[in-house]
Amino acid sequence: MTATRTRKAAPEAGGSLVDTAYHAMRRRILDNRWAPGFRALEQELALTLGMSRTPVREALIRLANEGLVEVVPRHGMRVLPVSAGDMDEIYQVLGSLEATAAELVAARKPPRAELAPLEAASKAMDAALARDDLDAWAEADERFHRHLVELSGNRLLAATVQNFWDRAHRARMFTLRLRPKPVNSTREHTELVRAIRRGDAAAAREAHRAHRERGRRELTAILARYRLPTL
Amino acid sequence: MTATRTRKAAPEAGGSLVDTAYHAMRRRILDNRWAPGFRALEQELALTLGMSRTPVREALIRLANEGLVEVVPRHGMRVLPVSAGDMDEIYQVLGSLEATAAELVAARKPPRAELAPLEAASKAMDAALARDDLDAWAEADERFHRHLVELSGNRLLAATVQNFWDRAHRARMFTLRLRPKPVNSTREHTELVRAIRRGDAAAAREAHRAHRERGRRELTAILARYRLPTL
DNA sequence: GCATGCTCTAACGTATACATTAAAGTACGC
DNA sequence: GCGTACTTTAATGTATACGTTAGAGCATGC
Repeated sequence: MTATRTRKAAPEAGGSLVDTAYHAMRRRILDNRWAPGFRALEQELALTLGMSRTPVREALIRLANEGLVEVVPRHGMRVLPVSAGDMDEIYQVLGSLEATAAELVAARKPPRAELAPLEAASKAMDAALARDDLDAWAEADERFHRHLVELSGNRLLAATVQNFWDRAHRARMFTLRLRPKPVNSTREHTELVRAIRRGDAAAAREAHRAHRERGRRELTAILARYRLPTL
Repeated sequence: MTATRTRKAAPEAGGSLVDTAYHAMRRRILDNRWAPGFRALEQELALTLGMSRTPVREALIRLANEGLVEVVPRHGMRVLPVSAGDMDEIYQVLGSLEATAAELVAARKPPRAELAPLEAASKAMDAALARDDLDAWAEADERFHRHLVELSGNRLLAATVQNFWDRAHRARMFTLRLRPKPVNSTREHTELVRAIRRGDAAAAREAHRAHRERGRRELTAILARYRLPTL
């Protein structure tokens, strides 16, 4: 898992301690090793990461800007929980931007070869589902959506979507096993790809909108059902 | 101008030097006193702002995250120019999110009173246009759009839009006097408000989409006409 | 028992110190 | 005169020092 990124010994450092701290903390948060609500003082973090407070502080600023943590003056940082309401907001934004991305991709009419990653991701989702491997399924699903926004050709849009996707990641993983098997998603993805291939921008937008709308409804239902106010 | 914010002597500081530095630098950039391409070393900035490098660095991280500046290891910070391509990307994202906001507002069917700020802003735009006061017009226009996204009820969306709006601000102000008088904008705004009042979400989305699309085309045309690669 | 005000600790915000290292300048050989 | 390797400089990244102050704990009075 997350294999494509690893390069050397240090998984994804930019050489600087700030980057090391940023990536290390981000990873722990996304992997839920630092659960929502987790608190730690700057000094503790520095100790944990084997550096001084300075780079830790700078990394925390980035994480705070990205909405993953909150820094409260006397209580250190706190991993932000994501409430049901937050998820709703995130899904609205994601839905809007990804639908636009789908539209843009279709309008660009990219050559078949460029769409290969999308098709590969779709296939991987199918295969994972057949094996009942939900983690692999989720990984492939994320890959599909990441490629989609990247194919839009709008780097700003892609980066923005990625950020919001990160915020929703934990909640998605958590509810992965609570919701009905995602048998529809694959079909919807296929449909979306078909619309893109036809160069039918409106259909692509609509396909994505419907896809996300269903996803949002399912998630909301689960959050309500299990009374999960925050994740 | 920017009257509502001022509170004490320091216009908009949060008490901390980091906040002071952040707001001071952001203001200079948005006001174009630090033009695109402007460079400065951390030490110079610290001197200018009357503080040490530490708070300056932390403020710079925020500004860099927001896409207003770039920090190059040996050459200090640099105010990022916005290329025509960047503007295109920004407008695509803004268009997507604001259209969604319009749709959300309409779907909420808010009471008349809540729409008052929108109508007031529209009126102010008309009045400014009648006086040929383009700055006041632009200010009212920004107010209209800000209120619109705030009325969506989605705080995340509102914050995101505001950020992108900031990035585009300079270019908008620059082209303000190069483009035809914005006589259509007001009419389009009015139409949008009408759709919202009717609670017609689809019409609201479409009205906004058309509005933005025209704006994007006009801007692109100007950038091409005057060969303005960056702003 | 509970509220109020005081003391004291320690976390933070900021300043400063310092080692590292990229970049500019310089001398040298050809 | 031109390219190359060395020296020097200075901007940064990081660590550390330090004053300030929020907040916890405690004593006191009701």
